[in-house]
Amino acid sequence: MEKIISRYKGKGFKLTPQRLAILKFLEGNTNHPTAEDIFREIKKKYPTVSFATVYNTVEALRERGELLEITINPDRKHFDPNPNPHHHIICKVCKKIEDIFTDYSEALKLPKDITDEFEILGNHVDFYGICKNCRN
Amino acid sequence: MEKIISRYKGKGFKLTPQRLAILKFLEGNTNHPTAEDIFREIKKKYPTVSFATVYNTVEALRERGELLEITINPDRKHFDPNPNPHHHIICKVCKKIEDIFTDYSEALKLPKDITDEFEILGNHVDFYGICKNCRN
DNA sequence: CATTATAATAGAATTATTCCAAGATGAGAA
DNA sequence: TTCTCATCTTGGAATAATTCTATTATAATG
Ligand SMILES: [Mn+2]
Ligand SMILES: [Mn+2]
Ligand SMILES: [Zn+2]
Ligand SMILES: [Zn+2]
Repeated sequence: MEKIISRYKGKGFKLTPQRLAILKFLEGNTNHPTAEDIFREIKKKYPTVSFATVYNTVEALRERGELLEITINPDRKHFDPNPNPHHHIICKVCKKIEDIFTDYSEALKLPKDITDEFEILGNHVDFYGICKNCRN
Repeated sequence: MEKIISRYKGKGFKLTPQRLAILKFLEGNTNHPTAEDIFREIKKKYPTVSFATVYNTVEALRERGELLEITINPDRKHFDPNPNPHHHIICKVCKKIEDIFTDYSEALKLPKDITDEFEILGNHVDFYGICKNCRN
């Protein structure tokens, strides 16, 4: 918790109680929560919190490279407090998202016509599957 | 055009004029249009067409494996009439999406803990970059 | 041509996300 | 410690994307 605070102190990032609750919820969270997941959790302690605060905070974190926006689920955005490059697999049935930490960067080379046109900034692999639970 | 018709005839897929216009617009289209792109185009010829028809049609095509839903852009869905496995790169500025036909399947192996839990159905690589146009 | 299952339509509903104006407050300065 | 102000929070409205529903229309089939 002090770790969290010291990471944001004096970086032009105002630490409010709501934000601390969001940071605490995200810290080490590998569930890839949606805005609603975050909202529901923070509401327990701060019943008046608004969606705007949730979106404002994740956007502030994203801008600072502290959080990723995950697009693997066509229905809604998920957020990932682990900003290190990694990949994901989603269960097509229950939409659970899990991390894949394999490094594919060596293999993910692009053809010349693409590298000629694009300055490459990054990549992300989406895997699709059905989890054990959902196969029953 | 006859090709399109024969592909859907007698497959429980009713070929209406609006659907034919959508199919014709999608045929060979590599622009990854959004629902609105499709709507706007079909409206030219069928001014009364509704968004529901566009969504119904792309959903019917998706169910039949004739079309892919692309999630690379967090803002909106894009559709791809090329259902063959391939990948995409998006320009972070103008959101243009281009195809990547490199086959990475050999390299995209998953760790055992994942293959133990998930039955794998497929994968897709998102590349992010900035296109030539947007660098000026 | 008649029947029928399926599609098209308008518009409302839903859902996700963003915007806005007003009041509140954390953080650094004094 | 208190003051000041930039930044944040909030509710609610606005926007945008997508889905749903009831009604009407029509493509496919025989
Ligand atoms: Mn992750
Ligand atoms: Mn494509
Ligand atoms: Zn599942
Ligand atoms: Zn561009």
